[in-house]
Order: sequence, then structure tokens, then C-alpha cells
Amino acid sequence: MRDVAALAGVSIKTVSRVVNGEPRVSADTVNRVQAAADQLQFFPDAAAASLARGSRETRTVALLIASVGNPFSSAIFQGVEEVASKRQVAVFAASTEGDTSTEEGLIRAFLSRRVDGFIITPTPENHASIAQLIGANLPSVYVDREPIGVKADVVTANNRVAARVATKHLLRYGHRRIALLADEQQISTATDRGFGYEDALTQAGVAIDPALEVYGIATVKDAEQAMERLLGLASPPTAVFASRNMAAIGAIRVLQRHGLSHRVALIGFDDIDTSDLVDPPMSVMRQDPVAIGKLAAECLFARISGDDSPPKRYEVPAVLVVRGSGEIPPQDARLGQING
Amino acid sequence: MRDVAALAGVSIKTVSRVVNGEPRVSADTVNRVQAAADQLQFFPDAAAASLARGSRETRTVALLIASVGNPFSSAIFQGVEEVASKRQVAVFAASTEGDTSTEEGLIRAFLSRRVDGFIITPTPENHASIAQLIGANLPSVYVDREPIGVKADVVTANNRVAARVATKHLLRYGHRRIALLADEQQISTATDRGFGYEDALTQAGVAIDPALEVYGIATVKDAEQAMERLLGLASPPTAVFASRNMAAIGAIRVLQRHGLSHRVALIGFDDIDTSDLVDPPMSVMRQDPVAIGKLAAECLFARISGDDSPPKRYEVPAVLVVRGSGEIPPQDARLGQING
DNA sequence: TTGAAAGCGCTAACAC
DNA sequence: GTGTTAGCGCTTTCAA
Repeated sequence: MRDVAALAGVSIKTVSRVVNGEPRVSADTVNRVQAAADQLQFFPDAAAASLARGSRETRTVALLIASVGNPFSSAIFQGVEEVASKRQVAVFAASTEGDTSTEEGLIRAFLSRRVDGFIITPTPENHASIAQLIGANLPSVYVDREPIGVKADVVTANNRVAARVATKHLLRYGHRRIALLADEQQISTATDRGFGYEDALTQAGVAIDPALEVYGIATVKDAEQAMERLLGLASPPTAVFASRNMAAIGAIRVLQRHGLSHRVALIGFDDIDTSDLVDPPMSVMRQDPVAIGKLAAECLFARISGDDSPPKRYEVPAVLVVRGSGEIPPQDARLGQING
Repeated sequence: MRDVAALAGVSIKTVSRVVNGEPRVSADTVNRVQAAADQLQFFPDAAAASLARGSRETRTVALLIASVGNPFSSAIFQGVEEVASKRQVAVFAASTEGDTSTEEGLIRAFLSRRVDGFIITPTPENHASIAQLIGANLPSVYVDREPIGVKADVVTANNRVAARVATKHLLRYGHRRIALLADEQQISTATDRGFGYEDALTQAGVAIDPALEVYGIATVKDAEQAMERLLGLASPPTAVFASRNMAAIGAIRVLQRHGLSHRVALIGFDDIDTSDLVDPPMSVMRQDPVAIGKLAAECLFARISGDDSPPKRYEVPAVLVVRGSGEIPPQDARLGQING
């Protein structure tokens, strides 16, 4: 900046004025300064500016998600980015991989980088401690999962209702033995979907069979193992509610392997590009992670702008998409019934 | 920091020493300072430190990809993150959406934020101008696509060879009318795959039919339209090489719609979680975007650390995954031949 | 082992 | 319209 000032023959402050587009600078000066800045490939140092301004605003936010490579997480990122980029805010996205100490380390790193706020998919544990780490001065919004004991905005899918809708759909087709595949029970998303599933069964007068409820599905492999086990039951399920992407993929893989994919009904959560190409085409509760991300970002920017109303909970509705796999009527699915 | 110093009863410099873990501070002082820092929830300001240090290192890099929500791009991000997080480097990821002016704006924004380097999937045009924008002082690495007229490291898949392998595979099954679906011809990735496709045909003595080569597939919809058109030809293709994810999805959708998915062979690029669940299971050239991202990040950090050897080109091999869709023998695929 | 002074690149407040 | 001075939070150099 000093160099630009020297080259343009003005003071350093005038360069600052031009760079920030302040009024009351003569057109001639503006031109001279801009020419000098271009020639020197000058880019203002945003960090130094923020430091000097005293506002400590960096126009940067941090997004902590399960994994940047996971389609659901990255759809959230996409939503956040859409909103942030309109405001010229840059986004640090990072993966917690579900690990609390990684999460803490990331928060520390971003705190040092003076982000303006956080959007967080909380890991299963330790919610209070990360909230305390962030402190009260920095706004944060939680997405996808509800942190316990933390006062902050939360944006999730309407998990309980959506799970109820999916389960009712299967019940309507006559199913009575419906399996549930879900994430760890420490995660609100999983338990809420479990509640919705149980709501529907109870309302239909169907007894809840704990043997059909499998929690702790974290990978496709987990889902495959669970599905194998379910099919091995004396009285296997005739339908499956796979309450997350990976669970559905694993379940279908196993059903296909046993030639049962057209005999056991299945409804997934999380729509994906290829859901309609699967054999049979997959019925799903389609949640809208991009909308979740957008809403979370909007909340966060409202907070950053000074909104100090009480924390709110937002639910983005998931919709049932009927494609075939969820409309298969109950059939005997005991292993060995087909192909000997 | 001043407050911490006051509370601990030491000078500001001593706090700095403790925070940076410098030696030659008495254990007692360290404890007092740390207690004060904890009590005050003190986090050092990384930007101010970088400013004072004069090295201008921010331990931050920028990643410009097509779209953060796109599975291929986010897999690259995942690879970059894996390497960066080990070095405590934060990543700004942002979407260009293939738009040159967006790309330029992002580069300017990150230049102002004083990132240590760039990893870029270049938009179709304007390579030289973005390189000039970044200037010679900041290292940058290009991924997935080769920028023209830019001297920098490049990491891509072995596009030409992989396309040759895929096409040869189809030729081996007896196909002679093989369609190519590819991205815009301004993108090196698309043209390289096109060259590989043509290499294989030429080597097999099969004439290249321009009517079977479709470039400019940017969306699933584009792919669907192209596939419809191809099926409407007097002599339609008996096989398809869909050289990108979206092209494969659109093509399969149309083939399924016409009941031709078991009559027309198809090989995709980019493996996805559900490739094996599709009807029929999709054969693909599986590229490894996570590895591409990792390699790019490693290159970038080497450059940041001062490596000034001549720019290199790296190719990460893609492997053929045989699942069924690519092993269908040639059959009449004229519309209306099936089901009247 | 600790502290004082100077300055990184920039902007606020105030002159002129 | 433009320049001067002080200082943001920190680290460097040098002195104690």
C-alpha cells in the first residue's frame, strides 16, 4: 500500500480511500491510484484491514460437517455457500469425521482465525463443551442434529414426522414386520426418526419388536451386516425403513444379493441422483440438505448482524417420493425360499 | 493478550512466548499465563500474528472447484483436506460453477485473505488471465483439467488412456457403433477422453462417426436429450461410453425408459456408491478423485515450502470396474423394436 | 528468564 | 479533497 501511494504520488490514506471506494476523492486521484495498484498487482490485506477497523469482522464463517466428501454434508455446504457468497463471505468447511477431539481442534483453529460464526453438525458427544469453547460472543447455528443443553438456533429435517410418514406408507401396503435401520442413538436425528417409526407402528396397533430396530449404522458395511442378520431371523421383516443413505445402500445390496430386492419393500431417506435407476427404483423420504444449509446460513447471518432474539428451531420438511421399492406388498422373505 | 498479561502479572511478550511454546520460560510463569489465558478464554489472533511475523503465512489455502455439492468435486476436497489437516492448514473451498467471472472474483477474494496457495479446477476459458491474477509469488496447482498456457503443476486422471481402455472393452464385446458422451470441448478432460475414444476406434479399424460423438454434456438433462437423439438415429449406437457421471446417469435413465438398458452397453466414468445397484449394474472407469486431491495438495505444500523445480504433470490412473452394463453384446437398439 | 520499543498493513479520527 | 497521527494484536530485535 505504501508502494502504491509512492507510485501514485499520494498519501497512504488516499490509497485506502480509493481501495474502499470512499467518496470525496477526485476522479483524477482515483485513476492514478488505481493505475498504480494495477501495476503493482496490489491486493488489500483483508486481515490487516479487519485488525485496523477494530470491528474484527473477517467476512468468514466456519462450517463443521461430518465429512466434506459425504454427499449429504456437501449438499449442506452447497446451501451455506449459496447464501454466503451473495454476502461476499468465505466459508471454511472442515470434516469432524464424527470425532469430538477433531471437532474441538477445528473450533480452536477457526476461533484463532477469527471467523464471524459457526455452522456445526455436532458430533455425538460433548455438545456443552464445544458451546462453551465458542463462548457467548460468537454466534453459532447447529444443523442436521440437535445439540443437547445448548442454546442456539437449530435447523434439521422434520425427522420424526418424516419417519412417521415413511412407516405409515409401508403399513398401508400391509406390512406388519418393518425393520428400522438408523444411526447411533446418541444422535438426535436417529432417535427422532426412531420415534417417528414407533409412532406409526403404535398408531396402527402394531407391537414394536426390538429385534427389528437396528441403531448404530455408521457405514454401508454396518448396514449390510444388519440386513443379513434381519433376513436370518425366524420371522424376517417384509419391509425396511432405512433412515439414512448408507443404510439404504447396504440394505439394497444385501437384498439384491439374495434375490429379494423385489420381495422386500424398502424406503430410504436422503434422495440421490441415482435413486431412480436402482433395481427396483428406490422410494425415499427426500430431505433437502441444500435448503437446510441455506436456512442455517441465513440464521447465522441474522445473528452476526445482531439478531439476539431467543434461539429458534427450524424444521425443513422431507417429502415422500414413490418409485417402487416402497410399494412392494408383504411377501415371505425367509432366506432360501427363493432359488431353493 | 494484554488482558492475559495483566491478569498473570507478566509482560505481553511473555504471554506471546507461552502461547507459542517458546523455551526458556519458567514453569511457574507458564502455568500462571495459561491459567489466565483459560480464564479469559483467550485465543491468539492468527491474522495479527501472521502480520507481525512478516512471513505472511496464514496456514490457509484456497480450493476452487466446479461445485462444492458435486460428488466429484467434493471428493477432491476430501483428498485436499486429508493432507491439509495433517499440517494444520485450513481450506477455503468455493464453487466456480464453471463461470469465469465467478472464478476471478473468488481468486481476488482469497488473494485479499492472503491464502498461502491455490488449488484450482479451471473454468473452460481464461486460464492465462487467472494465472496472471495470482501472479508468480503465490503457488498454484491445477486439478482435473489442464489449463492452457499456464506453467504450473497439474494433476488429472489418465483421461486419454482410461477412455481408450473403456472403448476397447466395448470393442472387444463386438461393438462397432459406440457413442461418446462428453463435457464441453474446451475442457481438456473432455477432449482427452475423446482422443482416447478415437484412438481405440482407429486402432480397431472402426471409422469415427461424428454423429456418435456428443460434446457439451453439462447436466443430466443434456445427457438425456443426447441419448434420445442417439437412439433416434437410423443406425443407433449399440454401446455408450459416458465419459462423466452426469452423462451416465442421463443415458441410463433414457435407456431404462425405453426398456433398452439391457440391450445397449454402457460404461461410465466416476464410480459412485450406487453404481452396483443400478439396473443393470454399471461398469465404469473408476477414477480416484480423493487421490487426485491428495496429490494436488501435496504438490501445493511442496511449492509453498519452496520447491521451485519445473512444473510437473501427474496422472492418477482410473481402473475398469466390470459389473454388467459394459458387457452387453451388440443388439438392435432401434426404438420401437421392443414392445412394439 | 523477562521486558521495552518498533513495526507488520491497514483504518479511525482529526486536521488542513 | 487530502495528509497526519495513533493504534488494532501480535512478534521481532535487542536490552536488562
